[in-house]
Amino acid sequence: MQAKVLAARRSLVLRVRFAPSPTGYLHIGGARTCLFNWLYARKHKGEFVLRIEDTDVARSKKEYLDEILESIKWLGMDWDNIYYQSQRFEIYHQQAQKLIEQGKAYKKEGAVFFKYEFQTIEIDDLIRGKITFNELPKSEEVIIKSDNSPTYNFSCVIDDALMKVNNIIRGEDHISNTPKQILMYKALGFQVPKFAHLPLILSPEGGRLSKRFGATSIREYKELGYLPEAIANYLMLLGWSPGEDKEIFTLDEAKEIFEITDVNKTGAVLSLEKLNWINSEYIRASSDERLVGLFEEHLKKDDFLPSWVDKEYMKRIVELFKERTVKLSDLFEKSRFCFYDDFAYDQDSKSILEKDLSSQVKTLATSFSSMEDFNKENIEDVFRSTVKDLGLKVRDLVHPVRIALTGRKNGPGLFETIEVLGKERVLKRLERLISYWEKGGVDA
RNA sequence: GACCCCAUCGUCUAACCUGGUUAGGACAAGAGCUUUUCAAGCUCUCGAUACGGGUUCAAAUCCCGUUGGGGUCGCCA
Repeated sequence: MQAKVLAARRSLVLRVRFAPSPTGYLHIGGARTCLFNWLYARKHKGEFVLRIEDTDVARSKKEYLDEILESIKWLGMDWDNIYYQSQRFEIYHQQAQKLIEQGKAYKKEGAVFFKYEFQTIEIDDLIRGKITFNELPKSEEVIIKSDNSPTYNFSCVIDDALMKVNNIIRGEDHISNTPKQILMYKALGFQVPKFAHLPLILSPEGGRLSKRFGATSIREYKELGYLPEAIANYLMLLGWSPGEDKEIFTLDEAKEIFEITDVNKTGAVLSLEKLNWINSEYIRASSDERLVGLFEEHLKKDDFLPSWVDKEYMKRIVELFKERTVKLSDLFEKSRFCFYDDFAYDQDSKSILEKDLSSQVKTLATSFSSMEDFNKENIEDVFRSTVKDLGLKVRDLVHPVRIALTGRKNGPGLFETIEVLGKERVLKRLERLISYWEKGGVDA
C-alpha cells in the first residue's frame, strides 16, 4: 500500500532531466539547456535528473564526464539523481525484445529495427505550441545497433519513460527526433511526456555556434576569467527575461520566477560584448577576498607568483584594478608590472617620452626619497608641490612617470599605483627612466 | 531538395497570449561632463516591428501569403 502511494506521488511530481554525452566538454548550449531544466525543476519543486548518455563507449571519456559534472556544479547547479546509460543495456534489450514479440520490431543484419506506419503526429510544445508533422522521411528506425548498443532515440525514450521524466526540455535541434520518439512511446505503451524545445544559440556569423567561434566550452570560459554567476546570468538572458528590464540577477532569484512557457522561440546570437559587460558587473560586485583567491590560484598555476608576494599586496593590486577589469585574465595581464621589473616601455607610449625631463624627474625622485610616510595622500601632495615648483603642469609629469612605473600610458590612478609599488621600486624605476633619456631614448 | 521551426534597433530583449504604448530597457557605437591617462560613473544622440494582403473603428500584437534566416534528414548523441 505504502509503495503504491509513493509510486503515485513519484509520477505526479514534475521531473526533468539533462542528458549530456561525455564525448566532449560541456558546451555553452548544453549549459543553457541544463540551466533551464534545473530552473524549471526548482521553481516547481520538482526533480532534476542527470542522465549520462554514454552508449558510444569508444567516444565517451571519463575526463569529459568529470568536466561536465564539474562545470554544472561550478555554474551553481545540483542534481537529485544521476544515471548512466552504459549500465542499462539490459533494459534496452528487454524493451526491444518486447517490441519484437509484438511484431513492432524485427531483426535485420544483426540490428533491431522499429517499424512504424505513417500518421500525422502532433507535438504540443510548451514553448512553440502545436507542431504538426504531416509526413516522416522513413518508415523504420534502428533501435538496437548490430554491436548490441541502443540508438539514441530508443534509449532516450526508454529512459525518459522509466525514469518518469514528464517534461522534456531540450534544444530545437531535437524537434525532428520528436515524432519518431512519440511513435516509440506509443508502441511501448508509455505515456507521452510534455516537450519544450529551446531556441538555439547562434554564432555572430549566423548559424550554429561552431569551431569558428572562439570559446565554446564552459571550461574555456572559466579559464578566460569569467565568473560562474556571470555566465549563468548571461545564458539565462539568452531566450528568457525576468521582466521589469532586469538584467543582472542570480540563479536564486531566477528559480523563483522562471517559467518554461516564457522562453522565446527565436534563436539568440551569442554576444561576447554583453557577456563581458555582465562579467565586469560581477567582478566589481565581488569581494576583494574572493578576487584575491582567484587571482592567487591563477598565478600559482602558471608558476608566476614571486615568493615575496603576500595576501596584503595581492589585495592592494585587486583594489587597483577591480574597477577596470572585464575578465580575470585582464587583471593577470595588466598587473604584471606589480610583480616584475623587466617590462619594456610600450611602443605607443614612446612619443610621450620624446621630451627629455630627466632633471625634473630627478627632482621628483629626490622629493620622494625624503618622504617618511609613503601613502597616497602624501605622495599626491609631494607630487603636486614638486610639479608646481618646477613650473610644470601635473599632466606633464604624470604621463612619463606612469610609463616609467608601468610601461604603459594607460592604467590605474598614478598616486595609488605609486603607493602600491612602494618607495624603493618607484625610485628604481624613475632611475631607469632618467637613464633612458640620458642614453638618448634607449631602454636599458 | 524534403520535412520542421523562427522573424521588434547591429546584438540580447520588453510590449504579443488577453489588439488601443511617443514601440521601453540593456550591450555596442557616437557626443559631452568628470579627470593625471584608462576605466568607472552621470547626461545626451543614433537606431527596430522584414514585405504584401486581409480581419477590425484600431494590428508589433490575430489570419494568409511572400521573402529571409535556422534546424533535421547517421547502426553520433
